[in-house]
Amino acid sequence: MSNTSKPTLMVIDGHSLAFRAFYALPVESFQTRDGQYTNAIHGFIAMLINLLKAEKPDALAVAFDISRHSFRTREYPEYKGTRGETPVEFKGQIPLLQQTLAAMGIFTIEKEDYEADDILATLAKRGAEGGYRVLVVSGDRDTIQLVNDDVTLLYPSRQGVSDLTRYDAEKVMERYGVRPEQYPEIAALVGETSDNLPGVPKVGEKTAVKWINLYGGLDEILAHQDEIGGKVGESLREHAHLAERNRRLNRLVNDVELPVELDDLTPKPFNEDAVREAFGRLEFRSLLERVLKLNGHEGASATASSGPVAVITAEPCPKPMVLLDEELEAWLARESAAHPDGLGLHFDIDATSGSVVGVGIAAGATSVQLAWQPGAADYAQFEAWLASDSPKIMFDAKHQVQAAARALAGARAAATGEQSQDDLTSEAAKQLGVDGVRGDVFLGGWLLRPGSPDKTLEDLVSRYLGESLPVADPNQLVPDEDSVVSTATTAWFVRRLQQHITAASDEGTLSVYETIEMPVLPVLAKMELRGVAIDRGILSSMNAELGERTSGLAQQAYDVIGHEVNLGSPKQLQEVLFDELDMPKTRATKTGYSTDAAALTDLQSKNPHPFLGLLLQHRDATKLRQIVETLEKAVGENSRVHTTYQQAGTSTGRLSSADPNLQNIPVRTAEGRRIRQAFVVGEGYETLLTADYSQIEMRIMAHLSGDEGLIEAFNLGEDLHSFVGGRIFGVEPSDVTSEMRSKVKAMSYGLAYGLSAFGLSKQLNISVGEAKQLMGDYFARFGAVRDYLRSVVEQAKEDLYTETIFGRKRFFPELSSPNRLVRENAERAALNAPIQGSAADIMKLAMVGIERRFGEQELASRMLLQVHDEIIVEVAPGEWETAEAIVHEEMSNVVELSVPLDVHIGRGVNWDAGAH
DNA sequence: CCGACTACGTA
DNA sequence: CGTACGTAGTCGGG
Repeated sequence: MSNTSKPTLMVIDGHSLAFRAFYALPVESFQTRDGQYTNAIHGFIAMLINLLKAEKPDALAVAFDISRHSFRTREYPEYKGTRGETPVEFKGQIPLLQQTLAAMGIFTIEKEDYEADDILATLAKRGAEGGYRVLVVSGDRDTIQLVNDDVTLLYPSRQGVSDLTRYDAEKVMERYGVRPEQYPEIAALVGETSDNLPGVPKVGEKTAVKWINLYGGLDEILAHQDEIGGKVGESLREHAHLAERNRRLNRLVNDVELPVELDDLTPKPFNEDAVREAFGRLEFRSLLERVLKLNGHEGASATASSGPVAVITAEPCPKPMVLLDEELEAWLARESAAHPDGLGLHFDIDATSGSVVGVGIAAGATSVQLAWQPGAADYAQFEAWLASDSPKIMFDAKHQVQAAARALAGARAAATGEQSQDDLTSEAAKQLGVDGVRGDVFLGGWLLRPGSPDKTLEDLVSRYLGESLPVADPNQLVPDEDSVVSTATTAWFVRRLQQHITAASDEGTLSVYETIEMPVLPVLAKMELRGVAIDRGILSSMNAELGERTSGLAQQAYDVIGHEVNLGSPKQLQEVLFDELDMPKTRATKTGYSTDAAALTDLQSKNPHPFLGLLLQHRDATKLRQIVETLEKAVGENSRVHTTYQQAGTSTGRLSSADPNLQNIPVRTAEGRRIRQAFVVGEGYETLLTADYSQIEMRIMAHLSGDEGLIEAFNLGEDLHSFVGGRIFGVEPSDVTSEMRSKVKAMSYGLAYGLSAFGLSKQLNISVGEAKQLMGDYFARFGAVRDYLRSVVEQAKEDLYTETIFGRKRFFPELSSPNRLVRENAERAALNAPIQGSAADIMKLAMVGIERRFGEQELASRMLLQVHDEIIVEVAPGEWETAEAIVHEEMSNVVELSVPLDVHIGRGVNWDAGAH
């Protein structure tokens, strides 16, 4: 540039660039927890930061359109009329962008009756006159006309917004073949589809350029229109008025009255707290770092701040060191002291064997890589650090800790003699050998967005750091040393993630993270390693028996209909039922008609047929057999099964259980309970203890609603459903019939799920009127419950999240959905979340307390399973009284509610017997 | 081999 | 038209 000594004025078309960014970035990757889309804002701000760094403007403004209406639409109402509805995902991003710019101290300008382009034209003219070098940033081609010796256009490429092409007069000439001020004449002749400005038919860019260069300009072309021959000439003469109108409309107004002077547009250092707040709300963590640097922050010199989002400076990824013995010990001590929030720790685990291959530890600017050999003298200091309370940050810590614990147990066993793999597992459960795990970014990320698809470390790095995990070059068969992605690098990312995740967490989320999820993590790790003992004999005899029964039932069913059919195929069953047997149609499903148990039972009453009964019995038997078989396959050599608790498996805060799922073992039927009889006390232990919270969700509802009737019911310790039934039906609790009681019970349980009168009527097989009556009677006596449930939904609609008693949040962006079905589903989920979630919090806290007390008292008894409101403990000989007292105390005293937490404890040599 | 769908077990 | 899960089977696509 010839005029680099001049100050720079930068003027930006906010709307057009935000819109470009919207289409350049995948919208689904940029959504805040409460559902706000931010891709346009993100793209715009990223581009802006690049521009500010590269151009360092002395004056800066961003112009916006106020609406679609301007003086142009008054002259030509169809102007821009072909533009469709703004995508819903884009709506709302412009106001947020404007707020963000305001926080950054950047001037935004809009003017009634004018478009942003006119503001740009005005500022460009004033800037050029005022001795500025002007940079116009716009995605609208109309701004090409502004380019001259003093004005350069930065125009986004087709790919996105971060890549801007610089158009000076020369470049315009080169690209379009005309001088910049003549570009609108091309556009006038050719037309602009996106503005709904049809041009002269048959005239394209080539013809327009040719004419302009031949005659000198649009006016001259029109003056000589009679000289132009052929169809094109005819077309021009016929449509010359269009070109004239287009030229009027695409001429930018450069003397708009604006409420600013160029001097006002000087960028000032912005208020960092405001920027942190704005970026925090948008969840722009990596952009925040970049924007703060614009304010004079450089790297580690960033000052600590009391703002809502801490300044986290990106340190360069350190090259791992290899340290051993005392050197390692000194490094661990020094770095742990320097980083009281913890060091990043990551184990490289071989996927097939599950054994630890290597270890990485990361501090701020240094990291260490170890080829760990547990038990070897070189690693004694490292192992001492692992076992200590010195803080550690991990990803998927439960899995990591278990692998390390097995490795450590293996080393201990090698020192004392050979042991089997199963013994190692049980040995690892006794002593994990890894303590002080203060953060697990997998859990931290989940708490911020329960139910989000973020599952991998890569997901988290992308979301919270805006970066990618480095991967080794797959084309290198023998990777050179530098290209290997070390475990220490992973640990480094984990530690940085923890900082970003805790910074993004509100107080309640942080408290759940630190006081519930992190403490329960090692408890779950041990429960999984312990496993539960299984009596294989019971399972195998059940399997054999059920096998015979299923084949017998299947044969009978075939005989009835005269041919074989796959009884497990709803599709084939539909043919039999509705075509061959011509039965009345049942509830419609996506693929036909339902053949589920409810539909079949209903069919049986309307249209009795032996096939139906046989099919239902067959279903029951095969389902049971499935469960038995799955369980049998999961039993290890030590006759124990080890489930995996998904600690981040639900949206509400509950655990889920998988491989195998031990939270859905049958209990309702006698036949099903036989499976529970196979869950037995293990060798060396005396009995199983089962402890469950009775009606915990109802109690939480009573507490949260403050309903005096319900509170009284629980405080009196009476049978809840009889008490409630007595109130509703106006009789003594003792006079409540079993029919009344079951109705009340269904109603009470349904409440926390957002049950409707329709749903209640269906469940109880009563009319909707009766159900309404029942609900009315219920709420007449327990009105505070209804008020509470309503207020939860109301509050959730306001905040777009709900919260448990302990501060666990769940977001419900769908609450503002225009789709009624979607919205109402979200309303019911929102109503349920604080209740189900609080119960989950309470149970987790109880488990932490029990584990701690068992440890303090050095009991051999131990928790094995958790089924939401129930835990199963394996009690060692002679420890029943102590164990029972501890479990009861810890579960009862987790939290003081306005109603007691009633805990029921059972004892038995198997899970079924223990429940009585 | 994977995803959609149906069905069904638990709290 | 009642919340929260996991598993297993079939079936149609690849």
